[in-house]
Amino acid sequence: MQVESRRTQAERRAETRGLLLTAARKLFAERGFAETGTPDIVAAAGVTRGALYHHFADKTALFAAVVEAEHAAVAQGIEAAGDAMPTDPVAALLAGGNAFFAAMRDEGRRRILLVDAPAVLGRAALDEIDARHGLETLVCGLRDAMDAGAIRRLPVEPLAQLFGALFDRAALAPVERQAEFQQAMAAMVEGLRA
Amino acid sequence: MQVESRRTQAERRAETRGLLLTAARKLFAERGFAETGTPDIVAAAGVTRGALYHHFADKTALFAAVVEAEHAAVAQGIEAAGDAMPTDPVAALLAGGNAFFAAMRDEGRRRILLVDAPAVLGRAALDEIDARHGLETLVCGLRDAMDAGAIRRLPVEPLAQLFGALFDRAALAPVERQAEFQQAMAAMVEGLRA
DNA sequence: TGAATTAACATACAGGCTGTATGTATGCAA
DNA sequence: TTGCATACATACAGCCTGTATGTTAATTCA
Repeated sequence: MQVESRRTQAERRAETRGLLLTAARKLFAERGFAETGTPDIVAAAGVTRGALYHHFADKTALFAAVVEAEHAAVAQGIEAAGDAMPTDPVAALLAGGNAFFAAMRDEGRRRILLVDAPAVLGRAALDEIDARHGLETLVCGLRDAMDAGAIRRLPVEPLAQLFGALFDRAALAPVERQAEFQQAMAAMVEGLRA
Repeated sequence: MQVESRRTQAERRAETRGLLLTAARKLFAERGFAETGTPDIVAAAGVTRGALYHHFADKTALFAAVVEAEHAAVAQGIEAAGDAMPTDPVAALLAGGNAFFAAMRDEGRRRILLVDAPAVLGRAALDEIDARHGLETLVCGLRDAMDAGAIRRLPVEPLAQLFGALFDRAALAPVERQAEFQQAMAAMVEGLRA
């Protein structure tokens, strides 16, 4: 097995870390955090528990890494849609919301980010992650809209948090009611017009 | 101890059940579901694990009972405030929100209902509990407001769910930002006026 | 009223999971 | 090439959950 051995340490490290993250993401998405054991994860990743605890402090830290990655993916999806944004600030907010919903189509992602993460990591830690990725975009969108005089001037960050809660909840709605939720969402956004 | 023995079975049952529920509520509130073991609970209640598993199918069922009780308490607090409701439907909605915030002052209650419950019981089960207690009031308030022509006509249940999400999120805000959140909340409610 | 039945627990046990401690092999640096 | 650190693998201890079994007291029924 000399061929395998001729890898640099950084390569080995990156590979096992990646295997662990993808295996964990898959199982956390399917069964949730509490119902997924570390033996399951390492078996799916093809490594041992020793590797897991070498790379992550504990099971929660692994979960946090998965959450971070999912969050980044969502943010990236929204950023990508941001290239073709409407000029009207309110319309832009709604477009951003649609991009969010598109990113949240995946049920496993909803489970990880919206159901398990708050309980496992705590609201505070999750808000901190959120602040690093998604929230900033939303805050900017709202501030732009306010500066343009399109919506009422209100405390920006709290408003952004509330919007986040609305989007999270709407994303969690059953598919067949999705349309109604979107309608109600749109009305609430429109209601903020100055 | 013949004096103790002269209790009917229903009395014994009710007492131990009550002891278990109060002990569990206290520990779940302080440490959360995952960090609270059944040995801790029965020790605090002064009974044995046998009693716990005689009264509840498992740890999750005990937690569900605690959630149910907390939910009922919140609903009762809102109902009580409902006696002195403003005639304006929108003002009534805001008043109901304030009653909700008052009921949610307790940090342990927030942890149980807003942080742990969704992950432990799942959104679906939690929605079902919610439908039995709090949601109905909110739905009625919104429908009244719509019928009175005070707010726009929108799908009622989705709107109620979204409102619930807003209230939950606002209740979770740090104390020093509570005022800003309330301001933003009020603006969103006002925005729905017809 | 007393014998049988059942409810309400208490005790004991088996299995699994988490985190840690220890052992080993490989890349790397001097 | 020798020593060291990194990247794991293995082994172990402790705890926790759920269940199976045993015991006591209340209830029922003949």
